[in-house]
Amino acid sequence: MSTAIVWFRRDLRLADQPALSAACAAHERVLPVYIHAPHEEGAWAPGAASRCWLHHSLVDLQSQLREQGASLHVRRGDSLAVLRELVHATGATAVYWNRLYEPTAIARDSTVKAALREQGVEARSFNASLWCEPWQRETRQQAPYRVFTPFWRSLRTQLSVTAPSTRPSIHGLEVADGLPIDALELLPAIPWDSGLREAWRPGERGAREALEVFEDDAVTDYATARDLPARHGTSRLSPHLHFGEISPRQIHHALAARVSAIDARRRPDIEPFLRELGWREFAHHLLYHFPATPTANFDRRFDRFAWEADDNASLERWQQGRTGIPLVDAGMRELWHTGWMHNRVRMVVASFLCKNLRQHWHHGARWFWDTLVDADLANNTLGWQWVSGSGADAAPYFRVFNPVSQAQKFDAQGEYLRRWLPELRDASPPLLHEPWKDAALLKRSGYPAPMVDLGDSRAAALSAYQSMRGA
DNA sequence: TGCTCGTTCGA
DNA sequence: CGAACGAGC
Repeated sequence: MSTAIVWFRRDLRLADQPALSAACAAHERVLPVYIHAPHEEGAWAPGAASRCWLHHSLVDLQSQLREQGASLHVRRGDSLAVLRELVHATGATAVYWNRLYEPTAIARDSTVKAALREQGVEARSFNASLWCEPWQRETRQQAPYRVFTPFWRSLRTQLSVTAPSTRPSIHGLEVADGLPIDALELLPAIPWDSGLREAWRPGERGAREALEVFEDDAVTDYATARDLPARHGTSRLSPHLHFGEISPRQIHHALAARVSAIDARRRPDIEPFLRELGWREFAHHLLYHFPATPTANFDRRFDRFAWEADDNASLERWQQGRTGIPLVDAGMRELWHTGWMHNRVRMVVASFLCKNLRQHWHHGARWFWDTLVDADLANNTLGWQWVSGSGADAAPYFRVFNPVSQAQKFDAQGEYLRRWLPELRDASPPLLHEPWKDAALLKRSGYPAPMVDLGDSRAAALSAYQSMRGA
C-alpha cells in the first residue's frame, strides 16, 4: 500500500485539483493535510477577513472529505517539521502540493521540496491556479512582460477551453493528533463578522454556486452591469479564486459551455470577463518576476514622490468611511461590513487616498489586506501601484478620479450610496451626490462635511506629480 | 477603467 | 446655452 500526503494550502477544492488527482492516481492511500503556519508568510500573513474566510472554507473542505470517507488532517506549526513527522507516521513515500507565487511561499516551498527529496521522499508541485506559469511567458526580448495588453494578447491566443478534471475518489487515512479547525482560532474573538457571513458562502460548494449565479448574469450583460456598484454585476468570484476553491480553467470551461448553447446572434461576449482573469494572471506574473513590489515602487521615480506625511487621523476617517465624500464612504463601509468592495469603487477610494489625501499607497494596501476577504498579494499590489501611478503599465499619473462624477455616472439614482450611508437615506440626487451643498442636510443627518476640497486637492496632487517628474 | 477646460456647433 | 469633442494635464 503506497501512501501520499496532499499538502493543501490555497487550493481548497476537490475537483480540478492537480496535486490531489495525481496523488489519488499514483497511490492507494492519501492523507489530506492542512498546516496552519502564518509565521512562514512574513509580513503578509492572512488578515482578519481572510482568516474568517479560511475558517469557513476549511470547514467546507473537511465536510466534503468526510462525505468521501476521508478526512482533512489539520495541524499548526512549521510546515516542514509537520510534513516530516507525517511522512514518518504514515510511511508516505510522496508529498504533493499546488504552487503558490508569493516570494515567501516560493522560498519556503523550495526548502521543503529540497529537504523532502534529500530524505528520499518524492516531492512534487503542480499548477492549480493559473492559466500559465509566470516563468513560461516572456516577450520577444526574453524579458518578463511589463505591459498588460501584449501580455494578454500572448496569453489569450494560447488559451483553449479544456475540460477540468472531476473530483477523484479518495482512499483517505486517519492519523492521530489532528486539530479541530476551531483550534486554529481563525475566527475573531469579538464576532464582527456577521456581515461577512451574510454576504458569502466560502468553500468549493459556495464557489460553484457563485459561478452559477454569475453564469446567468454574464449571459445577460456583464460588460455594462459590472460598472454599477449597486448591482451584483461582477462575478464576485475573487475570494473563491484566492483560496483556490475554483480555478480559472473551471470558470472558463463553464462560461464557454454556457454561452455556446445560446443562439449565435444573441450570444453574450465573455471576452471582457476573461480579460479580468487575464489581469489576475498578469498580477501573478509581475509578482513572480518583481518580488519586491509589494512594498517597493515598481517605477523607482516614485521613490521621490512628495507624499503627505503619514496622518493617522486622515487615514482613520478614510478607513471608517467618514471622509464626507459619499462614494468613498459608501465603498469603505461596504468593505468593512462585507469584506469586499465593488471594483470600480476600489479604484475611486484608492485614488482618493493616494491623490486627494496624498497618503502613501502602502497604507491603503495594508488596510485592504486586513479587511478584504479576497486579499491577494499579487492582485492587491498591482491594484495599488496601478492607482498611484507607480506600477507597471499603471494609470497615467494625471488620471485622478472624481468621486462625485463617478457616482453620478455609475450610481445615478444613488441606490448604492443610500445602501451604505443610512444617515443620507432620505436624500436623493443631485444633493445625495454632493450633500455639502445643502447645509441643512448635513446638519440633520450628521453626515460629515468633506475632509478636503476635491478641486484643490486634485490640483495639489497634479503639481506634486509634476515636480516629481521634473526632478 | 479620467478630468477639466476651451472651442465649436446647433437649438 | 448645453452637448460634443479634442488637447493637455
